[in-house]
Amino acid sequence: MPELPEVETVRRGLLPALEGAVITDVVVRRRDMRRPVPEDFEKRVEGQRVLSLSRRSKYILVLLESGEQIIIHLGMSGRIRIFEGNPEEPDKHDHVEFITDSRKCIRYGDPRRFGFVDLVKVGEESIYPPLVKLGPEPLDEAFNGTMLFERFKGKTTSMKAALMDQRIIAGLGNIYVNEALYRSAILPTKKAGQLSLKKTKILAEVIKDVLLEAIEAGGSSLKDHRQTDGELGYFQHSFQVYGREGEPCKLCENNHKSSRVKRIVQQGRSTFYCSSCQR
DNA sequence: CGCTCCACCTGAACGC
DNA sequence: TGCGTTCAGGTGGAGC
Repeated sequence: MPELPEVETVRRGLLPALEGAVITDVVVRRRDMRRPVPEDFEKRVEGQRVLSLSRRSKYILVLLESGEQIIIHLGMSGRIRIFEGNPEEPDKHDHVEFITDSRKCIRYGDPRRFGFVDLVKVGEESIYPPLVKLGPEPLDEAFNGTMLFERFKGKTTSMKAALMDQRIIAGLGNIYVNEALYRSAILPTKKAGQLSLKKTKILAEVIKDVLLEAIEAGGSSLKDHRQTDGELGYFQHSFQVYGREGEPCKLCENNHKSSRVKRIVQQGRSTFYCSSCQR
């Protein structure tokens, strides 16, 4: 499912159920995810109070009183749902479950198992492989066009690949890269190292705008993404190019040029864009 | 080192 | 109905 806005939506959904709660029981039904659930996961989590929930890129971090953090990644198809009291039977892809002292049941499911649930000690984020090379958070105060321009310097790869590269900027995925490039009028095939500072500054602001709007909308629901209460996000209705191959470009329409949205494949992923508006 | 490709895994949608 | 193919919101290791 998830890029930054979907993960942030899930984090916010978890807050009322988890923050301050004690995790009384943990059930692990499958351990063989992208990274295996640690053998002693249950022992290290049961009885722990949750102090806070944070997010780094597409990872959710659940801080425990013990000084360890549960790290949750949703991969492509992961989801988390919260039930009250005795929930319905788990389905075959519900792999990890947390029960709290206020009788909440938090269920992590991931059909493709590209995601994972792991534990990391506070302070060891800097040596924890999935987090080590992550670039800046686009919604941080410090993130801006000048910073992004520096990170693009010397890159011969495409804008599309550069924005998908989590080491350059963290949290974006295929949807939001497509949408941000369209709104910035930047061609996805343009070489990242050749983008002007002026355009990079526009891009940085557009990225913030798109992510904030998407979070406001509860993320984008295509197949798997649900908010933790089961509700759909609705940012997919705001897509301008993603999944719109062949439809008229909304900017062109106004200029009476009416180009259509094109689809190409870059790095094995679909790119949607308007060859007239994006340069 | 920088970059591209491909595998990882399951299910849904589509064509025949 | 069934079967084969293609595609999917991510990541990171192999290979050039």
